[in-house]
Order: sequence, then structure tokens, then C-alpha cells
Amino acid sequence: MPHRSPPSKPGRPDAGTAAPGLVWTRPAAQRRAPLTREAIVAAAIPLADAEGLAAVTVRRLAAELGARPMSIYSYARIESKEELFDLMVDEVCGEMLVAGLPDSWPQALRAAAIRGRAVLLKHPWWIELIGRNVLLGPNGTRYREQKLAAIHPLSADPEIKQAIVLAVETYMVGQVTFALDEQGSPELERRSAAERQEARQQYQQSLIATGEYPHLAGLAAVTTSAEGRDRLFTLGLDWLLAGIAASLEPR
Amino acid sequence: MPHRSPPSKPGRPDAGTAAPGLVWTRPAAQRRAPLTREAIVAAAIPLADAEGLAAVTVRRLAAELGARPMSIYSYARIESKEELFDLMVDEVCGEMLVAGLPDSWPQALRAAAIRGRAVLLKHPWWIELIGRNVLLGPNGTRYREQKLAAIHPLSADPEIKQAIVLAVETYMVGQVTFALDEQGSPELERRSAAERQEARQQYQQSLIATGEYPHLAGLAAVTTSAEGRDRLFTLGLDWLLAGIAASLEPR
DNA sequence: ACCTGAACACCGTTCAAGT
DNA sequence: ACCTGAACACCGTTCAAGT
Repeated sequence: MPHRSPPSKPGRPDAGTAAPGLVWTRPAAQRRAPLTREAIVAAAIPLADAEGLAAVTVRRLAAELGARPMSIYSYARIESKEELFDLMVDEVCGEMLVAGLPDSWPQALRAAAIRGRAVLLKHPWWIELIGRNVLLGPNGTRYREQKLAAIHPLSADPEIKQAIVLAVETYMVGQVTFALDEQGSPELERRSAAERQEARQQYQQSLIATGEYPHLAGLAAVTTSAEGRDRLFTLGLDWLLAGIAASLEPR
Repeated sequence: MPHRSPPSKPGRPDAGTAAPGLVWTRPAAQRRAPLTREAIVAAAIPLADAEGLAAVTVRRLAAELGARPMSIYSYARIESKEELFDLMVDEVCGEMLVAGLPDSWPQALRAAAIRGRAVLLKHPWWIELIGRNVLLGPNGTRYREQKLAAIHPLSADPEIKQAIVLAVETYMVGQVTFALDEQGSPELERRSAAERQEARQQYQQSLIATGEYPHLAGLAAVTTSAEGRDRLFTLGLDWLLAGIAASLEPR
């Protein structure tokens, strides 16, 4: 009877890594960090940054942390994956906070918006999630509080103040939404980002060629470089801030 | 030997509906509409409206249309589900088009933004998708063209014109993003929308109670009724438009 | 050639069994 | 009580087989 190896049961492969060499050369299965909510969120964010939100899988995350899938739920104290997303969103909100805002309120709002945009461009999935039903966490609340503090000196109705903060936030988020849409996400499509960009460009040209979009045709020359997009962003932001300031001036 | 019914093979149940009564009472399995791309998109949109994007499943859609899953791919001529989403997004862009825009360019941009917002509030999933890498389709392009046409009389650099249209679009999309976030999506969570709203309210109160958010505390009284949100939207929109107009005026 | 059933390689989450 | 392996009920999509 030939020697047959027994059916290889998985048997705690610890993140699935095969163990080469002698036992002595291998350190005991020691988790790099104790599995905490912070560690889980901290692992999920770069994963989403690099491979898109779809890559953030309970199973994948567990493997990355040398744990079993269901441990994610236990240790992060989440009831569903959506709650993990809530945590990730708030973590990025924390990154958006600015240390020393200028005293001038328009300058302060401007700085906050520019900072927020820079952070969100690094975490494209944030925009995707904010479209869902994300609960406003402590950092998100802090971010809003910070802007309210900046316009506190203004003498205006609470409703007006709320409108000001909302308008600036809203403009920033909208700009990032469109910017990401143009730049494309790193979702590792079947087509690469470059190919997709190329296909899009070509399709736009074909639409313009129909003659149905005469005004768009005149714009086709306008570049959409990174600097160009930065400029478009601040142009609109300054219009908005100027409009706010003008409405507050006594006539 | 007892009479045993043969193992019930599925056998083309046509959308899975059991067939009651005699054959004569049942019309022959006649598809309500021939399976076309339009029919598929037209079925997907109300499904997403009512039950959220997650409910739009190839299998579910097929069942709804009395077809088999893979037929969706064949008949809609899509290579992936993401392409179906692209089609849905563009369909809604078509809904956003306004028939007769006012001659005054600020009025025209205002009307387009208000219309766009109203449409998007009815299709909450649009915001979720636009955060992804959606290709700009014919209707989306038409929507942009329409606004470019509205500001055509202005004498300004092409870049400025692009910035104007982008700023208004951006503001509108950002506002809808936040509005939906507050109103909550119909995703049929484990908690109902009302419960979620309640929990959120309570959590906000607890944050304010810490005393860490003094400026937010002053705002807590501001209602977030539908009319209130409409007002906040137009307030900011008019600031933006005023800022644009002011920057174009010769000094 | 076009269409499609069954199969594949995944998901998030439940739940009963472990400690 | 807390943790987790196996199982469940799904996914989107591949692919070979049908017509």
C-alpha cells in the first residue's frame, strides 16, 4: 500500500503563511499587535486606499491581522461590516482637523476646506461611504465644531452660521467627488486606470464629434492637470467665500 | 409501491411564481416586455430607489424580469455589473435636464441646480455611485453642455467658465450628499430609519453634553426640517452665484 | 452566433460548540 | 462570558454545453 499523506487539514495556519525551516528558526506565533479596534481600523484604511473599498473584506482583514474572520467582529465590537466603515470614516475626519486655524474667518474656512480636500484625495473611498448613511462620529463632529468656532465672531443668526459651514463643507466634498471621478479609483478594474482614462477621453471626443455639444467642444482644450484642478477648486471656493462675506456686510 | 412525485426540477418557473389554477386560466408565459437594455435599466432604478443599491442584484433583477441571471449580461450588453450602474447613473442624468432654462445665466444655473437636487433626492444611490469611477455618458454630458450654454453669453476665459459650471455642480452634489446622510437611506437596516435617526440624535446630545463642542451646542436648536434644508441649500447657492457675478463685474 | 444552466470562488453573518 | 469553526444563504462571473 502506497504511503499517502493524510488530507491536509488547515490547522491554524496563522494568516495562511506556510512554515518553512525548523521549529527553532520560527518565532512563536506572536501577533504583531494585540487585536484592538484601533489596530483593525488602522489595517483597513491603507487597504482601502490601495485597493479600493471592495478589497476591505472581513476575511481579508482577518488574514492581514493573523486572525480568524469572526474575531474582527468580536474585537472591533462591531455588529456589521458597515459599522467598521463608520469607524474608518471618522478616523479620516480626525485627519482632516487643522491645528492652528487663522483668526480671519474666511481664511480659516479656506484653510479647513483645502486641508479637507487634500486628506480626502488620499482616501478616495471616504466619498463613497459618505454617500451612504454614515453616523457622525466624534471626529466628524469635532471637524464641524472647529469651523463653527472659526465663524463665532460673526454676528449672524444661528441658521446663517449653519448655512455657512454647510456650504463650505458641501462645496469641498462635491469638488472631491468630481475630482476622484476624473482621476479614477484604484479599484483594480479589468481595464487599468490609464486605459479607462484613455477610453473615456476617446468617448468624449466621439460625443463632441456629433456636433451636439458645441459649448463643450470649446472647452476640450482646457487641461485637467493636478494644478489645473487645484486652481479650479480655489477659484470656486473664493467665489463662495466672497459671496458669503458680501451678504454679511451691512449696506 | 407508493406514488411518489418525481424530484421537482425547477423547470423554467418564470420569475419563480407558482402556477395556480388550470392551464386555461393562465396566459402563456409571455414576457411583459422584450428584454432590452432599456427595460433592464428601467427595472433596476426603482429597485435601487426603494431598497437601496445593495438590492440591485443580477439574480434579483433577472427574477423581476422573468429571466435567468446571465441573460441580464447578454441583453443589456454589459461586461460587468458596474456597467449596469453606469447606465443607471446616466439615465438619472437625463432626468436632471431642464427643458426651458431662463435667459439670465444666474437664474439658469440656479434652476439647473434646484432641479438637479430634486431629482437626486429621489435617487439616493446616485450619490453613492458618482463617488465611484463612473464614466460620463451622453446624458451626463448633455447636462454639463446645458449649463455651459447658459453661461455662453459671458465674456470670460474658457477656464473660468469651466470653473463656474464645476462649482455649481459641485455645490449641488455636495449638498445632496449631506442631505441624504441626514435623512438616511432606505437600505432596510437592522435598525429602521427612524430608530437610526433617534440613536444619532441621542448620540449628538451626549457629545454636546461633554462640553467639548460649545459652538455646536448653540446650533442644536436649529431644525432640520425639509423646508429648513431647502432654505439652507438656496442660501449657499445664492452666495456662490453672487460671488461668481461679483468676480465678473468690471471694477 | 447567441443564449444559458451549472459550477466556481468568493462574500457577510448565524449559530452552536468550544474554552 | 467571551471567542471561534463550520455552516448557511447568498453574491458576481466563468465556462462549457446547448440551440
